Amino acid sequence: MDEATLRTARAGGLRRDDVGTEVRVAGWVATRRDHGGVLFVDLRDATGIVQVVINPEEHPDLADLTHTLRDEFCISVLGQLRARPEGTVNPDLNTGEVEIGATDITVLSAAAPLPFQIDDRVDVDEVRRLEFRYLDLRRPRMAANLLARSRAIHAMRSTLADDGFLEVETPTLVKSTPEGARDFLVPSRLRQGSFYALPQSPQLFKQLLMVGGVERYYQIARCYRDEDFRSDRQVEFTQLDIEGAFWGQDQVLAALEPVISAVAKALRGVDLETPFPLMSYAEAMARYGTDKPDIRFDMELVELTDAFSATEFKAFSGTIDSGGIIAGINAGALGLSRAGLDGLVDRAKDLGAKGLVWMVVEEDETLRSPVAKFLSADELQAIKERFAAGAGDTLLIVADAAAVTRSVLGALRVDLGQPDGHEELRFLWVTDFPVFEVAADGRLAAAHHPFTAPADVAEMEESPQTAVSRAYDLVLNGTELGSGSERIHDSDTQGRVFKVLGISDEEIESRFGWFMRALQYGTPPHAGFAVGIDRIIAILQDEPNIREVIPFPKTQTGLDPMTQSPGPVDDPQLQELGIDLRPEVRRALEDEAEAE
RNA sequence: GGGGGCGUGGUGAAGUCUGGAGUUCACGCCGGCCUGUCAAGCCGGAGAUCGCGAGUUCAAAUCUCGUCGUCCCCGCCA
Repeated sequence: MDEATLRTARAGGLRRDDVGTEVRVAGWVATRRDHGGVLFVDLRDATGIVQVVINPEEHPDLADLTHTLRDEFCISVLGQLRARPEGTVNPDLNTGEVEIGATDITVLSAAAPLPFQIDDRVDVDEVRRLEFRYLDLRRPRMAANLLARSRAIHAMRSTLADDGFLEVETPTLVKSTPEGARDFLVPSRLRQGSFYALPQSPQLFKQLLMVGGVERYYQIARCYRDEDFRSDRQVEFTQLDIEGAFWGQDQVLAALEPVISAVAKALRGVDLETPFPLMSYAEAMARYGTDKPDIRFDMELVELTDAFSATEFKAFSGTIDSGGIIAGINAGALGLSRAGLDGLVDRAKDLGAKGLVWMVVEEDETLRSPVAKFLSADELQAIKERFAAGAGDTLLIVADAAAVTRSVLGALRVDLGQPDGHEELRFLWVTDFPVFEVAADGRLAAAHHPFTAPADVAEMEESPQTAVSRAYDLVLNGTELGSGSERIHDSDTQGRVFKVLGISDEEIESRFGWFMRALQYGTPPHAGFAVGIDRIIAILQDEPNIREVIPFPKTQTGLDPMTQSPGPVDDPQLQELGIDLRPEVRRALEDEAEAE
């Protein structure tokens, strides 16, 4: 088979200038229009659609063949490219001024009746789409997303290559580290009972590349985290991973902004304004109640604690006594019914608040609220002033521990104020993250990861709860696109961080000894970042979830509806790996097999 | 692990609240007509275990319980 025998031109590129030439095109039957006396076939290839015309008087055999064509048949067409007759130009088609007068048609491959139509007019059930993803990819939406993904990654590569970065591949069978997300494990046949882990990120290997003198590294890295799915989370995802020696935060930001700008230019045709604004973690939490603020809209948090210092209202005074805060948002004119307002209270509780106080400003400027009767006139007045509240506004107030109050209001703010879609793009760097966060059981965990440099090592040891690190996130329209940090580059500091995390010397040696050793051989100070490629492309393509920009994604339960992966394996395979299924697991598998 | 939405010919929806014959709409599919359409048009036709299983009832797509699948959210995601 030779492409020249199947086609000499691409469908989407045919123009008026080409009229008069003989062309051969190949592709798929998008539609067939049979007018009895004349037949039209819209032929689609990756570049677009061109109209093929079959005249039964000139080519009765071709007309007969065309009657047998069905949607998505793969065909090759030979013919004369000609200008369309007066009045039949299709302005909606790039090739709308021309058409091919067919002299020969070859069916390369027939198509069975389709499970769904190849167009964007209907929202087909996603499981169905994934089951026939190869057909789904022929739809304009998915074809556009694949193209966007390729262009984005190309923009990243070319920008970084021009900037002197080395692309290096790191292993995807690595050592498991119990910290952080759950690992995907891969059993070792040669060392039964031992397991590789799929990498959650190339973090430690890229740091070793800094030790190895690479200085500027990047990789389009596949990462794996065995955690529950979300619209912006798959267990398998792709990051742009970069790292630079002798770098600090400023160099990382300065290196990434051109990369992000090139991607935005490639996908949106826009020129981003750089540098992107910076905001500290503390400021983001106080103003927006989240570490990933969507700064496309205001509705900022208003703190009211001091206005209620002498309040009679028990819910508020109790919060103040226990060290909490009172804050709220002015959600504007929501026009919600009582049931709608109660729905917000439920949502607040779902988010972890003990309750939610709502107030609606009436036409006469009085505040309607279930708790209004517990508040003094001064307090009600203060509320109106702090919120700059006008008639019709809905005010939402939470009184709780500071972290709870802020996160609940931050989530409500997004629920109520976030614009649909992503026409506007607002990038933001969030900086000065804490080194640690306090887990529910009171233990410390690395807020970013334990290789992040604390701003001050002594401070980190003395007051770990409030210590600030040299970590930063990139946020776009309220989505965390990625994060990075200045790294620890000496084994002493690294050991002290592990110690504060409560990891014993023996554990440090057994789990990270190999890494600690590497830090002892002239490690340059270094810093880096990882950008979630699926996320940035999804937002730039204005898609509601990352599955739409991943060629072959999985469902929320980790299933691939096409291949039915994950699936059971044969006993001999398990034996070779030294793995025995627990009896109840085996039984469940057998029951399931029987049911089918 | 928890909460919520959804599941009806090949596809998308309406019908479910308030039980009464598998009813309806659009697309697709099959057949016919048609010489300029381009989401072609017109005529005709086929196609359903209302996700699955129990229960209530004279009667269940509809009510109840369970279960499976899926999506969204909380937890989780160093």
